[in-house]
Amino acid sequence: MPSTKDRYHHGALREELLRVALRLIETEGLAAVSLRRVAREAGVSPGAPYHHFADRSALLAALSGQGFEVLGARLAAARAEAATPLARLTAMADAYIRFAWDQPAHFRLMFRPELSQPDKHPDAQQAADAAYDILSDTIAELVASRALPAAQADTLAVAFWSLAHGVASLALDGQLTKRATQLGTDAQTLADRITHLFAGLMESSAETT
Amino acid sequence: MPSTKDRYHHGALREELLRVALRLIETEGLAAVSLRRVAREAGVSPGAPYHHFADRSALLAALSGQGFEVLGARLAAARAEAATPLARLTAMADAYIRFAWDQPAHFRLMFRPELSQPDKHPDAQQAADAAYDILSDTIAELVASRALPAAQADTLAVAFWSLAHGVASLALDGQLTKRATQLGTDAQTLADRITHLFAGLMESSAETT
DNA sequence: TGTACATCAGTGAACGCGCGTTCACTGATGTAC
DNA sequence: TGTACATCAGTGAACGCGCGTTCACTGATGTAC
Repeated sequence: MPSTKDRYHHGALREELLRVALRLIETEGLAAVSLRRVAREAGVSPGAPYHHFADRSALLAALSGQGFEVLGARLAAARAEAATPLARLTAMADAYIRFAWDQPAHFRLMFRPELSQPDKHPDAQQAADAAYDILSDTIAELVASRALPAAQADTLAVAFWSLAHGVASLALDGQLTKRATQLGTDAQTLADRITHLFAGLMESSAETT
Repeated sequence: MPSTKDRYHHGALREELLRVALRLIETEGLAAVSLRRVAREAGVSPGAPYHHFADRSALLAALSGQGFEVLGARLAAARAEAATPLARLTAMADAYIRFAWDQPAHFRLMFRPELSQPDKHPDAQQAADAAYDILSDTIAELVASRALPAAQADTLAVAFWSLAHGVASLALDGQLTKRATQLGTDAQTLADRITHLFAGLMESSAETT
């Protein structure tokens, strides 16, 4: 039994609620995340979260924004480590897929705008835009460096994003593991092969141009 | 006011419920689909659906299975119309994306297994597997025809599926439209460019092999 | 250093709501003779 | 063709539940003097 002292003034309830919500998404799915449930798991009364979040969507938006920040950081890091514009794109696709793998709860939430109502929460929206901007910048670079025909570069960048997003989504659905097993390998390896196969195709295409 | 005669023995309530649920997903999102709501929209009492579906997940599973059947048919048709193994893959990717576009409600539901609980509903599961088999067959063909190096063919097929799935998902999220607008085009055109760009890369790669 | 007071961040009871599901019922339909 | 009866597919009331949110409250903390 926690003492009265322990119960009052948690100190970092906001962060604790976010952590609990994230864990709930991972273990029981998005449907399990109600404000009451999160409060209960955090050992706090049903009204307590309202001192930190205006309503349910505000908590989810905060979580989603957090996810976009982490994704943005990962993309930026991947980009910084790669040498050529083309390698940057590949590294970012890998980072994107790895992010979905490492933070499945964040990833799922980030692409469910109806839950986090981005129009009501500009901060989350902004974090998302920032993450996309990293991709856009890399595209611009690609075009500028003439690593590929300008006409194709834009399309290619969106295509690469789509590919990464598709691999990540199928992975979270368990489909990638299913297919990998059929091919006698594992999801991680299959994902790697996919991005590198496309990177290879692009490079050989660039060489012939 | 409907007469007693009209109210009793709807005749095709099962199909009507499925139609209503689909419409609800499209207009108000998956969260709006409760059995009570669907019954209400169909002009029927809350208990009526239970004469046709064991529970909520059974209705959603039926809808999901229906979606996979339509998708399977579309993929098969696309495959049948294309001449070469490689062209078949491209045509199927296009068909996949177009399906997501035309039947957004089905598509969204199909990739939310937690809602339709496929383990409880083998019929839906089977429809999904059948759709995937069409893809698998095309891969096998690709390998057999030596249109591409065997080692790459499997990976390539999953990659193409991922690409199509990614494009479709981003399109339904509104992201594709957003990016297309930035590029001064529309989502449909951008999607086409993406699949054809990759098809082109593959072909040129195959030629050099 | 001590005290008065404002503010912050909790409590816990209460509200109304829509939900999934059950159940006894009944009207409509189909079938056997 | 008519009638008795079984079955099918509805009704509508009821259940218990967890939810989001509000509110008057109070304990804990920080600050001014």
